[in-house]
Amino acid sequence: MSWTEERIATLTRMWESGSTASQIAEDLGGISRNAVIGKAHRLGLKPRPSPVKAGTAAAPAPAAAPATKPKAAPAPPKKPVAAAAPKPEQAAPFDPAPTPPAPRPASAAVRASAPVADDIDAEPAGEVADAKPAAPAPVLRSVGPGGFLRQNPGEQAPPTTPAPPRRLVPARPSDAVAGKTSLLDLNDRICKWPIGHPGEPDFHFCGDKVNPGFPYCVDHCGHAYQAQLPRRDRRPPPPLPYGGPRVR
DNA sequence: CCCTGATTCGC
DNA sequence: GCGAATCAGG
Repeated sequence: MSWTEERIATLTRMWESGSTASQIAEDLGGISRNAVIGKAHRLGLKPRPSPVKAGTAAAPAPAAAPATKPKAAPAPPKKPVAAAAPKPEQAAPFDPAPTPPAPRPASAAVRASAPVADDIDAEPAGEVADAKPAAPAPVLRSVGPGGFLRQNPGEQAPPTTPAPPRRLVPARPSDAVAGKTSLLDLNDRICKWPIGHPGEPDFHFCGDKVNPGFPYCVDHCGHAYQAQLPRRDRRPPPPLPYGGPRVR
């Protein structure tokens, strides 16, 4: 398998939309999770929360150095590696200070010999405060059953705004729901397709005669059950459930 | 154990 | 450039 234009595009899209490396690897097929991660890093698209050490620089140098086994028993946990290949990059001391605009710790020694007008050389700091320009472009969405707006491919899950504090009051049958099929009216013989959204005054269920063997009427079964296309033929990968059930 | 992403390094 | 091996953490 090679990284074709399309496969890279898929990788980039899924990676930036929050899919895990495993999911991406499985979706692309014929490739390992490590390959996905490695490619993602090489492409430069890395800014994703790592499960390992959120604040620290992930796996420090001593972590991945199995080549030179620290056979010396109680070696102090310092930097037992530096003996073999003195890389200037790895020699950088641990710096807890927040340094956002530093893609690479290239060479810290350079700055030491340039004290001239260093103070006036204010950092552009463009990347840090570089907020989004807030594009007011209208977003086209498809509407799903019940009227919810479907998430577009590549979109992150919208931020969930916490429900405002509300006072609990005794449930009162709404006039809007009079004559409609309510939750209590459901049984095995009537369609359970929801109309509207729970909590809305007119929320109810379809209530038609059920399609025998299904929880919905014939009409709504057409919405609920659709032919499963081969993975190859599905255009927008999955709708990115984002937190949804993992198929395994 | 499972999972995650990060990193290194031989190819 | 690629990705297996390995790591650290949840």
